[in-house]
Amino acid sequence: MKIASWNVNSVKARLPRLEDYLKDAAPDVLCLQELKLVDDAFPRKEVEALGYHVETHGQKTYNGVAILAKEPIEDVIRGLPGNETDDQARYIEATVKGMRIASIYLPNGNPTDDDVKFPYKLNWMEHLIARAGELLKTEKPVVLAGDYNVIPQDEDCYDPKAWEGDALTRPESRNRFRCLLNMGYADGYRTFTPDINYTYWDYQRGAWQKDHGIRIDHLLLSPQATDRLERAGIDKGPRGQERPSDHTPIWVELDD
DNA sequence: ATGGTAGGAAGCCTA
Repeated sequence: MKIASWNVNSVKARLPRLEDYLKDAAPDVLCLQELKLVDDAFPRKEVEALGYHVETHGQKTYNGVAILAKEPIEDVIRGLPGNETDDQARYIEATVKGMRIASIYLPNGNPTDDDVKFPYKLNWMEHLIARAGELLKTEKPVVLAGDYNVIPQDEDCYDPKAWEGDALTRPESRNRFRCLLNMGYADGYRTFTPDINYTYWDYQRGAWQKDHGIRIDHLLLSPQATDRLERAGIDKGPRGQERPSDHTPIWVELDD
């Protein structure tokens, strides 16, 4: 069972890339982030035509997350439980083939020098940690997939100096990400391979051509999911194509 | 030290 995660940076602008990816990589589950449209505007027919069920949690212009799956998608929750006052569409959770899967678009958190964006990010992470704890208690396979907007370690960044002080590398962000690992979740990619690879390259300054990337998209696995981990990887193909997202898909393969 | 690119909205915000 291949489970992938991809921040598409507008599903409308990225529909050709998305259709290609579903055909070529054929993941069993694909978690999407940054849809940038309302639920009714999602290209549902096009995706269903490729054999996928669709569950979305969208909003106008910003954010928006979805879960696509070949198998039926059950018991859908929209919005991060316990964070009901949050009006940004950044979390959807559902069951596919007995696995609990979340598609997460964690706040960016920049700039860090006012009392709006960065505290919002850290507070959002606290709620995610609480939810992750509840899911652990079920003792079922859980996959928390998405754009975490966290560079876990310096090695996950082409130039750590250039990112010093950024919300993606600040200790407060990294500590909360590490908290998820300490609870018992495994970083699917890092657990499988020591290889350095990135999931995001800025549109500017020829970052893609120079491989000036960062690894901020992650799939975190509960112990019951980690037990089934067979492979993990980053599909860099989509980032090099015409009119790409600035992110590329990352995936794990679990034994089912 | 600055500005570079992309997407969506609407004449600026987010990343």
